[in-house]
Amino acid sequence: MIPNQPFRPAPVTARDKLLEAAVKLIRSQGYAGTSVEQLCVEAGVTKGAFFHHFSSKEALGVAAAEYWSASTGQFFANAPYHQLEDPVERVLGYIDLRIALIGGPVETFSCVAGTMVQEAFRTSAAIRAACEASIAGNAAALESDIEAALVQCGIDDVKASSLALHVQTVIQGGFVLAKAGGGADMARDALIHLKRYFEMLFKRGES
Amino acid sequence: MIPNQPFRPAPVTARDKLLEAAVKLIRSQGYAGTSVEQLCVEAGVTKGAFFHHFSSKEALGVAAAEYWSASTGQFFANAPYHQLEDPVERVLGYIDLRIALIGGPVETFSCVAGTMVQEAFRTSAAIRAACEASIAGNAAALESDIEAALVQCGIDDVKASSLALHVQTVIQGGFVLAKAGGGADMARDALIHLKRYFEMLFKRGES
DNA sequence: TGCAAAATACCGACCGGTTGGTATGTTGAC
DNA sequence: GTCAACATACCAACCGGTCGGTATTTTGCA
Repeated sequence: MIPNQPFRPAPVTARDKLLEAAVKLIRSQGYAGTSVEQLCVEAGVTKGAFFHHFSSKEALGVAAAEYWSASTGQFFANAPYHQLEDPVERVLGYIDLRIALIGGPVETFSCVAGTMVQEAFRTSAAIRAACEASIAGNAAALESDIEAALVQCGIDDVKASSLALHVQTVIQGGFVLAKAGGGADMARDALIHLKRYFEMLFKRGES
Repeated sequence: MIPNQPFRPAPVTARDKLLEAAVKLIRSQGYAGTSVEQLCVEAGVTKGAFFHHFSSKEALGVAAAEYWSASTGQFFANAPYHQLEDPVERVLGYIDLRIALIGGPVETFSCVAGTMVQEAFRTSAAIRAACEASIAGNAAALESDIEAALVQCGIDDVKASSLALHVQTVIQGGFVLAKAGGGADMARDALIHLKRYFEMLFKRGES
C-alpha cells in the first residue's frame, strides 16, 4: 500500500547499495548504533568497498543525508498536489500527502535526517549541516505555497518561512512520539492537528 | 537566567552522579554515542561503581529515563501555572512556561527521553518503554487542564488526550529542529505556533 | 551499649570481542 | 597498461562487562 521507498531506483553500484543500507539501518538503529561492518553486510559489499567510496563513517553519514534529501526532494517535487490551483489547497494537500505516506513500522516512514541530527549535532558538524540542509530543503519546497496562501487570505502577522519550518517540526515530533510507542497512528494524529491549525489560520484571514 | 537543572538536588552518591552525568552526556552525544567510561569520568566514579549500581549500560539508560521523568514531573507539578483559575489560562500558562525554559545551547533544554528513544526504540524495548512513560507522563500531567478547557469552551470534536500528546509532539519536534541548527529560537517558534493553535481552538468554541 | 557479622558501596586491573580504519592485492573495462 | 572498482587481511584503540578485593555502613543479638 505505502511503499517504503517509492521514489528511489534500485541500487546498482556498491556506493548506492551502501547508501540504501545506511537509510535502512540508521532509521532503525541510529547512526552511532550502526557499525561500518553492519552497513557492509546489509549492502552485500566488503569493507574495502566501503572505504573506497567513503573516506570515513562520518562521510557516509553526510552522504546518506544528502542522498535522503535528494530522494525525498525529488519525490515531493513530482507530487500531484502542486497542480491544485488554490494555494491553500496545495498546502493542505501537502499535509494530506504526508499523512498518506505514514504507515507500517516506524522505521519505514521516519526521517533519516531527523534521526541522525539528534545524536550527531554536537559530535559531527558535517552531519549536522547535512541534516539541516535536508530539513530546510523540505521546508523551502513548501514555503512558496504557504506564502501564496497567506497573501490570498490576507494574513501578515505570521511568516511563511516560520510556518514552513513548523510543518517540519510537527513531522519530526510525530516521528519521535511514534518511536516512543504511538506508532503510525501517533504520527498521523500530529499531522491532523497541524492541518487543523492551518485550516483555522487560513479561515481566520478570510473572515 | 534559565538554569539547566533548576529542579534537581546536588548528586551525592555514585548512582546519582552517574544519572546526572547520563542526562548531560546523552543530551549532547546520544545514548549509543556515550560510552560507559565517559559516563564514569564525567561522574567522577570508577567502572566498578557503575556496574555496582547498574547491571548494564541499558539499565543505566532505563534509570536515566526514569530519573529524568521524576525530575521533570516534580518540576512541572510545582509550577505556579496550576493556580490559575481559568483552565484555558492554565493550558496556555504551561506553554508559556515551556517557552521560558528554552534558552542557551540546545543540550541544556532538550529532552533525554526524546533523544534516547530516537536511537534505541528498536534495539532496546526497556529503554523505549521508559522513554514512552516519561513522555506520556508529561502529557498526562496536562491532560486534565486541557479536558477542562475543552469542556468550558464547548469543544467535543477534539480529544484532550490527543491534544496533550500533540503538545509533546511539538516540543520534541522543536528540539530536533533546534539541534539541526535553529537553536533556541527555533524551539521557541514551535511553541508559539502551538500556542496560537490552542488560542484559535479555544476561541472557536466560544463563538 | 558493644561488637561481630553481614550487607552495601566502591575500586581498578583485566578480558575478549568489536570498532573504525589501513595496507595490499585482484579484476575487468577501456 | 592503466585505473577505477572492488576484495582480503590485518591492526591498534576502544567497547561493555567481569572479578577479586577493600572501605564503610547497617544489622542483629547478647
